[in-house]
Amino acid sequence: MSADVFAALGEATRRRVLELLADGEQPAGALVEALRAQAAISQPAVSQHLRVLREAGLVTVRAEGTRRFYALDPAGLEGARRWLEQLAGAGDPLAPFAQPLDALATEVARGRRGRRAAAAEQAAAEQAAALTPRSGTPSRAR
Amino acid sequence: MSADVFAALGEATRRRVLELLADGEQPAGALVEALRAQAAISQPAVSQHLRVLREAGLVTVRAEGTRRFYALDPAGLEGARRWLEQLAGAGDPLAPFAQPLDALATEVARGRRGRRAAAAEQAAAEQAAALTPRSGTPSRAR
DNA sequence: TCCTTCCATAAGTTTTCGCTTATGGAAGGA
DNA sequence: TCCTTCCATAAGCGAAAACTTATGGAAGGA
Repeated sequence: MSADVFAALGEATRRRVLELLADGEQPAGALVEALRAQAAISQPAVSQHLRVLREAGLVTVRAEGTRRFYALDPAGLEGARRWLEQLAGAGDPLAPFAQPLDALATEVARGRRGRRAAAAEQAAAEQAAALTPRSGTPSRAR
Repeated sequence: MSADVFAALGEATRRRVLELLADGEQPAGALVEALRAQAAISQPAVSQHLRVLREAGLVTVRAEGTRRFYALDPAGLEGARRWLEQLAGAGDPLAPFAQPLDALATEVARGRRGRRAAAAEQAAAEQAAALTPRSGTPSRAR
């Protein structure tokens, strides 16, 4: 489970859905209406986007009667946030000092270059195939 | 300038390039080699990915002799980070307390629902067409 | 039970995207 | 000057993705 998070975020309409869900959970129908306020789109199209977001672990669904309530899934967002965070600060020489102190200790001992590699490894291990489909498969991603 | 950041991040190979650049700036050729260590890919393919990353504001280029050195662009990453941050915590009732204190004051005065809408507006205004191509164009995004 | 509402899935089409090979320009060394 | 290296762009192709219309199932009210 948990398909490619960033691929899901790569589409503008899906990001708009997430923004709408930031106001709290909403039934699928309400999302369709809200999206239609900005551009013409069919109900199945929205439903398909919701499926992608679901499979990426970015939203959760809850059935209530005939309606399906969608909500943001913090867990899914967290994965993307961490990957980004790991990358950020690479151009910023002061970045290491923004870390927790215990991490800083090993940082100093190891040197910057080493830390970067380790961070990449850790991230790859933690998030596994979720973010980089490549890890595990020696073949081409697409 | 600055095309869709998340669309650029949506591709696994491009994310891998960014990870490689986290170790510091590198000439295009080195990136090609590094990518080839994991999967077969042509030089033009990499060049095209680099172009996308460039146009998204995620990397910068610097020419030196016959080589072109690529590096992460913190500004581009920052945009993505902020969008994600704005979304995160929507399911988390304690999120408002993680804010700076002055922001917290208006938060309490306004109530959660109001803040969310305001935050969305602010983000939309700041990042403009960079993240959501939709803002500004009343027509379909695709 | 029948009808309506809500939403997912199926099928088919068009557009986008990532890749390839081919080519050329720019910089530097012999 | 000529040759080589480095890399971007052009053109074309196949696969994937996003959209459409059509359809059906599940839940609830009359």
